Amino acid sequence: MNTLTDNEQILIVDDEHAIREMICLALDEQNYQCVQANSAHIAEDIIRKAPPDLILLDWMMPGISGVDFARRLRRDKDSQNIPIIMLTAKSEEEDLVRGLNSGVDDYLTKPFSTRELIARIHALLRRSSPRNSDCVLSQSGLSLDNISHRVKGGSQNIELGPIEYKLLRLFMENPERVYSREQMLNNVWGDNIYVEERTVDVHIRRLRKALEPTGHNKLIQTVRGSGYRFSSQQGSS
Amino acid sequence: MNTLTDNEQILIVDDEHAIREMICLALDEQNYQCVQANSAHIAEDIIRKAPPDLILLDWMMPGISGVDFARRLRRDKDSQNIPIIMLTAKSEEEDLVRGLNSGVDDYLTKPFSTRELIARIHALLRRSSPRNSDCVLSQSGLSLDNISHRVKGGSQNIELGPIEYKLLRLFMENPERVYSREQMLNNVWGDNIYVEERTVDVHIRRLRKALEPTGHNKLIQTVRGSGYRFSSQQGSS
DNA sequence: CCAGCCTGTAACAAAACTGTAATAATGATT
DNA sequence: AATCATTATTACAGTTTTGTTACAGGCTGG
Repeated sequence: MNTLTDNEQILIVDDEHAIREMICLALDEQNYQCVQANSAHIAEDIIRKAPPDLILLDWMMPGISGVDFARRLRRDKDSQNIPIIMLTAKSEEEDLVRGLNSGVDDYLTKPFSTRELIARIHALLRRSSPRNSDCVLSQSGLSLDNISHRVKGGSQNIELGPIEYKLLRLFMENPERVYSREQMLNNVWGDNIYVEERTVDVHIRRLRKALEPTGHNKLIQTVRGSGYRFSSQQGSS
Repeated sequence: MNTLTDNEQILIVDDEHAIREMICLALDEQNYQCVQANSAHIAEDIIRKAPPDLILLDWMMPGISGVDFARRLRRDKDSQNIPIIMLTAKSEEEDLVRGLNSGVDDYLTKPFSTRELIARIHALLRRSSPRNSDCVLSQSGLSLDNISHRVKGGSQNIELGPIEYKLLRLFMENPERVYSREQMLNNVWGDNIYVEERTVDVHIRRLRKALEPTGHNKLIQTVRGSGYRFSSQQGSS
């Protein structure tokens, strides 16, 4: 829904609890959202209900093996495009051949470092989810360019800190919409972060001050009792 | 050379016939044109005669190792810009570290899936094909010549190390665009290669220092919280 | 094998940014 | 008008991010 704070969901399929926990811990730190499954069967269920953004799949599991499971996922239209990273302890030639056809996106041979795991997850997600926030937003002579991360009032460059930038982007993505302080916190700061709601006021102030030189501060309107709004029209309520 | 059927040519360097064949088969399906070499020596010959668009290079080969070969290719101006993907059976941290400095663009650990292989080849070719590899980029009196590999600030020659050169080229290919540290690592150092993000800062510093004598260091701007940008305009945000 | 260049890291310094609380304004209600 | 509720401003100390430097290898080319 929104590209400012995007926790991607990762499904870990492994029969060993310890390994799942370890991975989970590492991913948590990177702000990925983890879901665990100790068997292919359970994993299947989860995938059907809430498709994750990426799957970490153990090669060897009781019941359905990782390879077979991967193959099955690839056949199903719904799960076809979910990136899969296979976790394996093997590195033998025969497995190479078998693995070549199972259609997974990457391999990691145990033991692996969390560093490497995260790097690969990152790389895969980056490839599979093209961000669509690459555009220039503009309104009443104020423009915000996501590629160059630049804000201009007329032809004048405007300096903004990271938070003010995100705030303005949020506003400009939905002009006229009133955002409550809580919504702003969730969108700009992040979902699971605690800061005082009043802090928003301060950043609104900072944003307004930065926009003052070009007069665009008037675009940030206070909606008493509700929050703030980005609008080129007059008045508040 | 031939725009009607623009099959990109890929050179596979591996001493194992079976692997070469397997890869070849997969690439054929994707309409890539394959050339095989079972040793670095032969590969060298092929590259000299008909430079491929991309090289798949096995890490372990009798005679010259893949790492050494890659390094040699990187030193030679003619082969410097050909993307290289390293294929390795190892997954030890230390080996990866050794591979880092060889200047390859990406690496794949066996066993890998054809899906993954193709995805990475695709990604690399896409990234490197529109590269203005045979023209002179210039901006605000700073010019970078991809043919002679020379950088000039006004009429003054500027000496840059390989990394700083690539960094500057990346910047000048997309002025105004903000690059995150991760993006820079992927583009300049290579995909799936792990070095500290802060290392980028150091090289930015080195680049700036080298550009200082002609005042062009101001073109490299910091975008706090996001990365860096090459721009002739004022300010950052 | 040595001298010299290039790299990646770590460590410390310098800047920029943030969150909070305290206080002033402003609006709404009675 | 008085009072309460909500928002605006400001100052400041704590954090985070970036700048800079030094240094220990690795690789190159004698």
